[in-house]
Amino acid sequence: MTDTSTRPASPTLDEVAVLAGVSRATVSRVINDSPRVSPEAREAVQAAVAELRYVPNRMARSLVTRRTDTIALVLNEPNTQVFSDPFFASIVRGLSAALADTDLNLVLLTARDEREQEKVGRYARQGHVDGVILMSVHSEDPLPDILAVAGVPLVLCGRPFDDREVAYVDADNRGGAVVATQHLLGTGRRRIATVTGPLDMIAGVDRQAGWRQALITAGLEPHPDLVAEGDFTEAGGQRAMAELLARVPDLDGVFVASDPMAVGALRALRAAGRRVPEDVAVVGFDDAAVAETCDPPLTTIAQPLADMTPLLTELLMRQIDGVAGPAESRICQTQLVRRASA
Amino acid sequence: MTDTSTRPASPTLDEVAVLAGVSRATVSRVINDSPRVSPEAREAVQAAVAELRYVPNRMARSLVTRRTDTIALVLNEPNTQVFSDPFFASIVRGLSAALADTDLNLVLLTARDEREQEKVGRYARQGHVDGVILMSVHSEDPLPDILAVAGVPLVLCGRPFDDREVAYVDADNRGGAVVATQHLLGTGRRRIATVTGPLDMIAGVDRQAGWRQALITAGLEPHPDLVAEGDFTEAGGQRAMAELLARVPDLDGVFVASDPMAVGALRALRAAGRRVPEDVAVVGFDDAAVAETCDPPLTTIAQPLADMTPLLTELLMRQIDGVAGPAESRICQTQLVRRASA
DNA sequence: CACGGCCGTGAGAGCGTTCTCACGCCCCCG
DNA sequence: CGGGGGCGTGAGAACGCTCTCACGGCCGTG
Repeated sequence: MTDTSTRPASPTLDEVAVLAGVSRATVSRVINDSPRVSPEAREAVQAAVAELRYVPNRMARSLVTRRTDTIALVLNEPNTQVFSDPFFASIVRGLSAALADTDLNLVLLTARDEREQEKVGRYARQGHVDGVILMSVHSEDPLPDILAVAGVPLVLCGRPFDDREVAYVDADNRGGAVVATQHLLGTGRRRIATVTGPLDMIAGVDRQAGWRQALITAGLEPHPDLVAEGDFTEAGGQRAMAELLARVPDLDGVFVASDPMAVGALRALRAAGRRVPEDVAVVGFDDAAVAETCDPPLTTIAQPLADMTPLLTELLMRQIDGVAGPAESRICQTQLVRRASA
Repeated sequence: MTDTSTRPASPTLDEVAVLAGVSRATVSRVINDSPRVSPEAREAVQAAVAELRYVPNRMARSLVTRRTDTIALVLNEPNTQVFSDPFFASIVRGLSAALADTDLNLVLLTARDEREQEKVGRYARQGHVDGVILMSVHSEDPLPDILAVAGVPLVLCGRPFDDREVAYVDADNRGGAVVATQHLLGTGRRRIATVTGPLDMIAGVDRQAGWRQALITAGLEPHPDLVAEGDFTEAGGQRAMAELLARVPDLDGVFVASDPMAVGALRALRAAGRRVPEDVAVVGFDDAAVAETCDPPLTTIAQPLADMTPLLTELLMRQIDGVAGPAESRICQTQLVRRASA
């Protein structure tokens, strides 16, 4: 066996124990903050750890504890555009903030096609992570099943399509859309269109359903001409808005199912010479940073991110610790944020 | 000890061996595709693996092989805006494509502040990953040193500030910027400004240096008034461009150090009533998707992503396998892509 | 017909942790 | 002054895998 590697062999618990003049068990106790260690022993061990720059080998530890102290956020999207969605960035930020004070690690995994999804599934099943938070679940997504069968703790970020037995956290997309549309109705608008999200995502479906419900309740018809499907991107929103304007020139309000799309819609409206909110009132969804800075500032539905990310980790941890029912889920309330666009 | 967990205990090599009627060693050989197994034994093992849904425990394997078959892409950025940078998305996409055919896994880690950087450093040192690809290195970044000291294989995506002993892969930012600026000069422009990237990132510095060099070579003065610092975001580009227009109303060309910023710059120019390219010619950098779709389509410098991502993994793998010098690095050539904006 | 070599296999020793016991020691209480 | 109960400690067995080594059996060669 030739040692071609230049990497220094890392010190082991044994070496620390020898240097500190104690047993392996005592070193382990110090490392794991057990109270049952005498101050002298503790000090000796800490000195030895510092001197050897000892870092515990996680593989060895995980082998016996069956814990990796790592959870994965899986981003399940064919197009990498999702990276640019501020909602996604917020979730990542919120999650790592929620884990900052713990000794849990967060890793991001992306899966663009079925092959990569299987790779991710394998990664999780092999025991690299204690649990998975899965984002952006399209309708035919195989990953939840793969993970469920393997018994990997799983929480979805977003309600699943079928009401399957799986934990999830989501905003009240439908309720939020109802409020958004009612707000447009409240400003006297009657020709209210919607730019939806992708309709193979539940957030897209639910927000459209809310718009529909609000119109029907108000005695208006949610005519198919009033609906254009977007893809949660700015460009998609712009395109969809242009479509709507072509189809329904006299529309006076629009509920756009995400803020980036709403920014695109604002651009399409400006290009078409419509004033916002005078001619067309616009309400978005997300309360992304851009909603404040765009022109005019966007009236929008705030997602309760501050609630959602801690819930996500909490529900997952409860599963990991084995104290949760299989499908404990939560819906978080949204809130209307009034700005200039409606 | 109460077993509160509902997770089924996963089968072990031993159980597979018993079911297949062979020894643990033989099962291991089948799992690892060793040729030294008789067809009958192989078949029996494969059947047993399928029946038990056996998945090897990576922790146990890693403990002896000292390999995790996982590499980390570390994103080292205080602001989460980077997620929205198409260059970052391209790197992620390229990297996972480069690893798709291998049994290597790619995980993303983010580090927003020093605390999170230390957490990432710990994660890597503890042996969770075989190596690290580090993106977005600001000037005072402690992570490279942490990893170097720990002996974790490391390749930077982007040239480091000081020419320290560390492997990296980068585009020829300076050369690309020279070509971009020369292209502007070639169209007869003489008042050529630049919107730079953040100047605590080497890409920002190098691209500005290229602009400077091209001007000097052409006998023009790279006056400080011609420089506005951006942050690689669209909004930043718009702001910086507005600044430049206020400072140098008669400028006739601008080299913008990234395409998202260039899109912002186009918007600022339009807002100021300048026609592109008639009044002001614009050259971007990156050849992001948006460069094709914006109005007018952007002349830009293409980063050789198709070269860079495989190189990144190759250099890292060589270090992991212990066959690479400590600081084998590469600079990849860029290319001018001519569209309508200049 | 005998012998060396190769091939498939299994036994067993680690890999670096944690965790359960059991064992002295000291202290407190009766 | 004796006995019980912590409390700090160490020995040693796992955890699930890989890998070296040795061992039969078969073949081919002399």
